[in-house]
Amino acid sequence: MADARFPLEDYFGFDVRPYSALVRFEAGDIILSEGEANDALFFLEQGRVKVSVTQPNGKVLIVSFIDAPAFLGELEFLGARELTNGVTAVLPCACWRIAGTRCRERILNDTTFLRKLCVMQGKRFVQNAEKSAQSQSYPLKARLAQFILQTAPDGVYREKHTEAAAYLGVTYRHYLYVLADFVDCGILEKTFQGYRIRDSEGLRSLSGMETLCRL
Amino acid sequence: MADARFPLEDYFGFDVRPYSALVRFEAGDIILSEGEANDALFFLEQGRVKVSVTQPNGKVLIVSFIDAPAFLGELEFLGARELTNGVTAVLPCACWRIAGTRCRERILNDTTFLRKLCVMQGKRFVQNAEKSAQSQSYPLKARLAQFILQTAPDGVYREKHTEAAAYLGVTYRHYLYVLADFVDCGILEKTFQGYRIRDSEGLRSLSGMETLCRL
DNA sequence: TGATGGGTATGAGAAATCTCATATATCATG
DNA sequence: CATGATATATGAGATTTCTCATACCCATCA
Repeated sequence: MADARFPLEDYFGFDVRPYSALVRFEAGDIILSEGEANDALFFLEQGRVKVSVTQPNGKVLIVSFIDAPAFLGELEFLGARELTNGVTAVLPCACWRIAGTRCRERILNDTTFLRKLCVMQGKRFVQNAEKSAQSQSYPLKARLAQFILQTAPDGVYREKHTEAAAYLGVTYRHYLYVLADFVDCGILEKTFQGYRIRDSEGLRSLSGMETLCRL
Repeated sequence: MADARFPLEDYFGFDVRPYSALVRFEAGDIILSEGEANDALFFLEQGRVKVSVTQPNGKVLIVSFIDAPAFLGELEFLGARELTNGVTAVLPCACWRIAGTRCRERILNDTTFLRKLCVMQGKRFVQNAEKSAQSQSYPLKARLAQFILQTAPDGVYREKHTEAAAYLGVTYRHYLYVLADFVDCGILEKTFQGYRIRDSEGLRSLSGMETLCRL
């Protein structure tokens, strides 16, 4: 798997290898703690992360999921924001940490990097807008099925129900109702450490709304 | 109103005045026709625009609304996309058109511009994500009230019902049902050329969900 | 002139979702 | 150990939203 090509090569106009360190995370690991002052730039080469933020009232809110390849912490690096959101690995992640102290100026003047970042952010925006627009029209049954597949790659769903319900934009009550449906259908099985996926095929078809699992 | 400062000054590292032309649009005017190959970069200095796209099935879909100040057509300009979406003025707009043919290279290597754009796109993304996340939890009555205020600054609501319903993520049927409610409440009045707003205060309070207008 | 299709409009019943109430379990903390 | 805060869990009834069915109006087009 060790490429001859350096994976960051395409994203910068100069050699960032001297300033970069590869960090690996397992699913569930915390990549960035919320509220830290962060001066490094991260590049997610492989994996998927979850971004979350704590609201004034203390509730934790899931903001979005981001798939590789993507930059993380770019707004802070550009000086457009002070504190980072919380970032957690959902899948095993390979992540490059580029220290800001030693090449910040150079990066901020690297047109290759800046153009790449503009394009990636623009596409992320368009993609996200389209996705959230279309997803809002599906009933929770479909959205939850998709959410479970996305957040439980190892076959066990462990998200906090309160946070998941808030992210999906529905009541906690209703969320639990649909989740219980999945258990009754035999799609999920409740265990001591989470909900085990027994029928991922069923989840997939539900998330596409082809078949129904009428109780 | 004629400033001494050139409004694009802060967004570029060189003088773009020679390449820029100010264009004004009235509410309803088409700024960019969909599907055109576009090589210019636009900067929206004042106003609000609506972005829409035609789907494969022929239906027109409202993608998003964008408020000044913002760049338009930046993805095409960066070469990340071929064809533009349709862009229509919602409010009277002041828009700078920067011809690509004569300074494209220079702009693509202007770190001031690129950094500005990265920051603006990043913020747009975060803002949009937060907004769509929270708005999805309000019932249509609130979202429609907000939508009407946003799209009918002159006091007359003229959006196509099919498109509006799709944008708001609800059925056409339900959309009409709630719209009829507003008319019954005396908030809107149906005229030959659209729905006239009779009680914008009522719309505002509905969009914030303070008061209810029980039928 | 008679189709045909899209936007508009309305009704009735079903399904999805919310609100409110209540109960248990868990966990940190004094 | 007691206490309060938070997550989990379930029930019942109200409200929102969807599906399906049916019209009407007004273009365009053969």
